[in-house]
Amino acid sequence: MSDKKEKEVDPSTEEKIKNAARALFHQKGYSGTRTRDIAEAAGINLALLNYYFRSKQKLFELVMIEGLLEFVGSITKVFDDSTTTLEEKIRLLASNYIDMLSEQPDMPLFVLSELRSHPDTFLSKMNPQEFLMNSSFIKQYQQSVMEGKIAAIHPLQFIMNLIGMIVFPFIVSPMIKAIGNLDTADYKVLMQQRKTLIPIWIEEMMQVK
Amino acid sequence: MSDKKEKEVDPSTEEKIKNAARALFHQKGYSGTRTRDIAEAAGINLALLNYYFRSKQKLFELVMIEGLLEFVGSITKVFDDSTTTLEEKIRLLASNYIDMLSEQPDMPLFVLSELRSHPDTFLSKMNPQEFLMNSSFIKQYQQSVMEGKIAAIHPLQFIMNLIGMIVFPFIVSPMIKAIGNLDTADYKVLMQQRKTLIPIWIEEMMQVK
DNA sequence: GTCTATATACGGATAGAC
DNA sequence: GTCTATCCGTATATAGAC
Repeated sequence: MSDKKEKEVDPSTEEKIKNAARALFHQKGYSGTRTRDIAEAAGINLALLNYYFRSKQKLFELVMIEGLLEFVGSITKVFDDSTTTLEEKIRLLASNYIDMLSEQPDMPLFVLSELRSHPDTFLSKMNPQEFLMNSSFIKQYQQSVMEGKIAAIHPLQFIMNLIGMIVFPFIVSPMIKAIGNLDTADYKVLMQQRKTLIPIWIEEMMQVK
Repeated sequence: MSDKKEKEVDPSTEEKIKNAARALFHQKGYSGTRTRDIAEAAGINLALLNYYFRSKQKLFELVMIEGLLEFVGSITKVFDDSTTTLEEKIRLLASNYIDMLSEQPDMPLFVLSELRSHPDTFLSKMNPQEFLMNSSFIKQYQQSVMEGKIAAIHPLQFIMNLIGMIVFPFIVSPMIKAIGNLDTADYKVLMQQRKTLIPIWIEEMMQVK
């Protein structure tokens, strides 16, 4: 029973470092994080960090790429599925995204923040334009506009509203907690409620007047 | 004509430093900004920075407090005005906030990002709970809910939606520009349109079904 | 008030033993 | 693979002349 899977019994040293790095980078950003702290959090020595990953920079890029892929990737996957309706996509997006962010609440602020410092280092190589603007979502959206089913506003305006309603609460969580005097558990409840509320709000918002 | 106002002819050295610091801090965050760069951007010497402000830390706190006050303050001012209706407040908020952010687009990401690193260093001393939760806005909101005029959802959920629709587009601007292949001018147009669109969307969203 | 030169500390990275 | 000890660049801050 103990020799069945040697693989995941205990996270490998490499994994431990990456996990510690992710947590710290997400919380304090690139330049706010010290390699010494990563090493300590991972329970290993500073030299080992450079042994596995050549430099702080390389380790950072790894975490950053992962974050970006998760941030953009989780949208594109839903957006590009032609077997679901527009309404289903919205519901799926809210549900999946909120679950993901509940586990990594600091990720979006980290990604967006670092993206501002190093503007096109990352965006240029992943080219999100292709994926999103030609996605099934946009086609269905424009189709519905043409049929007069929903109000005619710029797709980007709509996407900003939708993604914003999902992501923004995680970005301002410290402020909202302070304002509403909520603890982390209270906050999670509010977020869970949004999984069902957002699709409703969006539908109301899109109606032609 | 030239000796009328000696006050604002040319920004004082202190002002020049603070302006340079604000721009750089907003763009690169606290630990990503070097005092040398601030000095250079201000057109003065490094030693002068420490002469006017005792340390990088002190200078940062100044900029940070200013940002927080502007971020929270511009909300509270509108929220607390009992002479305007709920609908007017929403319109004012969108309009004022978007104008402000158009001039300092990097401010919210900076404030929120640094707030995460130093969680209660700042929020604890400004106590936004008092102001917001007892504001005229919340009272009018709850009044409308009781009268059945608008849907009954938690005020914080509603505030997150409203503020998020205003602020979030500025936070993801690099991404949206990349996706939509927009330049800065295009983007500003989208933001201006939101000044009139957001109140409409919000009203739709709030309607009882 | 403003500068040049410098002290001091800190953080990333490597050498080399085990 | 993992450690200790150390090197070295870089960034903040100050001393002291003008």
